Amino acid sequence: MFTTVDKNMLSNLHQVSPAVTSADKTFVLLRQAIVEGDFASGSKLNEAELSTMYSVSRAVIREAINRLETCHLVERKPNVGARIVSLSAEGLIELYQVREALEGMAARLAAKNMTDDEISDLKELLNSHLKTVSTGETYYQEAGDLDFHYRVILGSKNSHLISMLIDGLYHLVRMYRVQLGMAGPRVTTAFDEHRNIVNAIANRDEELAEILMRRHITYSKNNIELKLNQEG
Amino acid sequence: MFTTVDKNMLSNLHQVSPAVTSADKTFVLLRQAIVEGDFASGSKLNEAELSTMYSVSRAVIREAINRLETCHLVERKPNVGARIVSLSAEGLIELYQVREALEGMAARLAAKNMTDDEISDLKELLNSHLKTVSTGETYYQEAGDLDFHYRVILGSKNSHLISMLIDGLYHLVRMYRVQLGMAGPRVTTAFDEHRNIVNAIANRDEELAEILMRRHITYSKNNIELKLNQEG
DNA sequence: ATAGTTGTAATTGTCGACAAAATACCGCTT
DNA sequence: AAGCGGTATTTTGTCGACAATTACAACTAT
Repeated sequence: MFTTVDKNMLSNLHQVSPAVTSADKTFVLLRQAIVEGDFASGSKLNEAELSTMYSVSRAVIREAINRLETCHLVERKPNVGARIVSLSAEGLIELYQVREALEGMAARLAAKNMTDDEISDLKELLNSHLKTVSTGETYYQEAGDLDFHYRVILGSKNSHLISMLIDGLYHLVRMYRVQLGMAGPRVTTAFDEHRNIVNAIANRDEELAEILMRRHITYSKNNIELKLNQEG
Repeated sequence: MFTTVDKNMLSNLHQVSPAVTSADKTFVLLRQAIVEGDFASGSKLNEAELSTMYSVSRAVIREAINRLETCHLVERKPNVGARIVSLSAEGLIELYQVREALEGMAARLAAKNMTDDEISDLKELLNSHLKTVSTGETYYQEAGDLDFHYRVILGSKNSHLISMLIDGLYHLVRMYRVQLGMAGPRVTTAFDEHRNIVNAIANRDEELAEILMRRHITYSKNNIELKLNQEG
């Protein structure tokens, strides 16, 4: 019910020309479908099939698939075709290692580059989250977590960092979360971690901001590993 | 004279299907031309023009441009076209910030994941570089530096990290180095830094390996900033 | 029965033409 | 002379058809 609201809220933060061309729209549709698990992990993408499915030419589908490949959502072999990436526990760990490196740096840069106003907004956001945490609405907790991370990433003011994380990694992470069926857990502790990170940023303590963000992501990774081991 | 040798040496380490399709070859050609500065920074890429220039159809050119966009070598606007990215001092700094984060993590993971044999090879490589450093051949010094970094990156065994750095960032960094005309400086000190990093990896000291790699890249960044300020 | 081979079907890669959008140009108005 | 509107040209986006490659299946030989 709130899914579309969520998506819009997040993408509005990262100002991006809103899918004007047909290939663009098809790419966004396909990406959502893949992330949501409409295509089986590891399955093949038939261009002609998708072409009829989305009512566009094969050229458009090909361009969309190219962009999916750059998100690492599909893998393509020359003269053979594209397949949805296959999920694995190792793959998820690798993803979180990259996240730790990039978001750690993002927090460091945010402590240096965010304006005082942006930091105030971030504090405010955290307060509004505090309320929803106590009410225990899982959806808003997840959205809140994402919202927090997005603001820190954007606060880094580093365009490479921003596009790598928001256009690339985050869709992959979401794909894992959706398909391995792990809705946002451990929210109450995560909230405290968020608050400490914001404090470090507000104090312009780059070193601490990075360390805390890396810990925060490591905890998240450990939590997921735990869950995977329980089920597997 | 040795440029092609260098390119092959490096790409052979990162096993990649060797440009079988026409779009692939065109992409590689275009990427090299852009990195070497054959197209003015900020200039527009005309699809029809490139199509005749490389004797392929516009579809092939478009696919090549798409891939260039994912390397962040060109920027594309819908219904307008693609332009070569414009270089700036801030852009270079941003690039090095991302490098610091990613390669720092790569060194950490290399300390964990490289095999003993791979570490032996790396030590050997460093010894062979020591000789060429004393002879003072600039080309080999640069190639050696690249070779070292590539091995550490590959040693991380993290596919996301590897592709982000080797397929993405490194071409951009090289573009900056070529076009801002900064051939590998400060080689003798860099060699010592390399040796210390290898020692940390050999000792399986993840923490130290990351710290030293980050310092190494920070030094490099400072050195470049210094040069830019001297000239500007 | 299995391994290798050959021919056919299906799928991807490439091309040229058309449609839609943006840019450039030119005359007009103020 | 500067700004504006409208048309013409250029450039990008999309499409369907053809070529090249791969995957599959039936068949042969050992």
